[in-house]
Amino acid sequence: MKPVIALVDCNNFYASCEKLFRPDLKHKPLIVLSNNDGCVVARSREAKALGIKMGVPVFQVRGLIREQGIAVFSSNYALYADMSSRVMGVLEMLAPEVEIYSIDEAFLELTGVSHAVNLTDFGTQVRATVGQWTGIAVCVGIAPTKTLAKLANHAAKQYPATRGVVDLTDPERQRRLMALLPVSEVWGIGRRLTLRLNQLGIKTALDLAQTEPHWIQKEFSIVVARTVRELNGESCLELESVAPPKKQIVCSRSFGERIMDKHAMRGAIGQYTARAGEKLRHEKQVAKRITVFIRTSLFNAAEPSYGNTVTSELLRHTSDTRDLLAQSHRLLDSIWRDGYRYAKAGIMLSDFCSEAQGQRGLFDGIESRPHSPGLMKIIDQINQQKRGLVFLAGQGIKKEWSMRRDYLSPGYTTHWQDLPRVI
DNA sequence: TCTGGGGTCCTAGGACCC
DNA sequence: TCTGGGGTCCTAGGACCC
Repeated sequence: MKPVIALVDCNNFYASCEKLFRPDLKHKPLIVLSNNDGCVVARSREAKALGIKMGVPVFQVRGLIREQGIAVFSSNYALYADMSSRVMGVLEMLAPEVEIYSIDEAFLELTGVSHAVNLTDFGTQVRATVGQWTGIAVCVGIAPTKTLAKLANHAAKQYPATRGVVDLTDPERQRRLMALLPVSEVWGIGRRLTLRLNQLGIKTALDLAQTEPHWIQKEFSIVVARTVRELNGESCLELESVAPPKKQIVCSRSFGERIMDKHAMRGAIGQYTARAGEKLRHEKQVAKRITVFIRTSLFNAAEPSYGNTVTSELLRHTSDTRDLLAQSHRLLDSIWRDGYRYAKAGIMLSDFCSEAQGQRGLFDGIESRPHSPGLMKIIDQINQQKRGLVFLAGQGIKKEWSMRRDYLSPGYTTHWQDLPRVI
């Protein structure tokens, strides 16, 4: 049976979520900013038409925002995560197998489905159902491999005549589309690879598809060779409906205001450490390595710059915030330098194993903290209801460095007091 | 003045061993 | 005086993704 995969991708996801609860902005240009209100990370159709580019620093488009009356929102992650799980829930009802690929995209397994229904009709049905049940518009690309499904989805987004659904199972249709698309539109081909491929005369997706995979592997890597095979309809990337366990957890932020005081930095590092520990316990894993980094701004050449990263092994695998916090503060002490205006800091946990293996303390004989799992569980339970309600003293109390979110919308779907009102 | 955050995979090169 | 080569493991860094 020939494999068939669909890629369902939400249109301008963050911007669409904001518009859902602001019908007054329905046809208005709207943008969503990154954490700390730094860059533009999502744009409504109207904002794209005004020439606002993805990733542009917001201060560079202040003028345009004012002139055009563009609505601006800070990232409201609670809202997007909740809307995402609603969309994914609908998809899971419609397809036998679903891989949630990112907050706004999922691959659906459709192998065999094509015998029962017309694939374009199926895509249209997915679009209509998600739209009706969640209010979010999606596009659907259907093809024999993930890479081709990505291209099909791109076409569905780009060409309105497709009505948001492209069935790219026909090889001749694949060739016609690939001949139109620059190689940079292919999934897995980023800026650097585009440059090198172009130098070799490979300009379109079709040019890439027509290269020799062995030669590509020699010149580039096995990753690009796989992409070539996928473009030719040979499936190399499996659908992963069960998420594999994480291998690292990162928690990092830019500061709302520069940090110069070590005590404030200890608070920030403490905060990120606690959050990382919470994520780790949620994964039911324990970590052995911890990394701390701090740095000044990357963009201000005028002021003295400094950045440093340090990694160390914990005495044993752990997910106890107290262990993680003690170590991250020691690491901070080792790289902290007075006299700089720090812009960003973060911590990373890695070298994981499952809780069950870690807690036996196989190799060291060092006693774990008393009451560790019970205490952490209670802290997590309380904080699940309201983040940051209970915390360790090492996480700091004053949050003068916390990120800027000047344009935050209400938690419409996640907080009772923020429920939208109809007047 | 103001430029995000969180991931994955692969490769090259060094350390170490026999 | 002569000073190999292959294998494995680990890490840092690059490239990509959303």
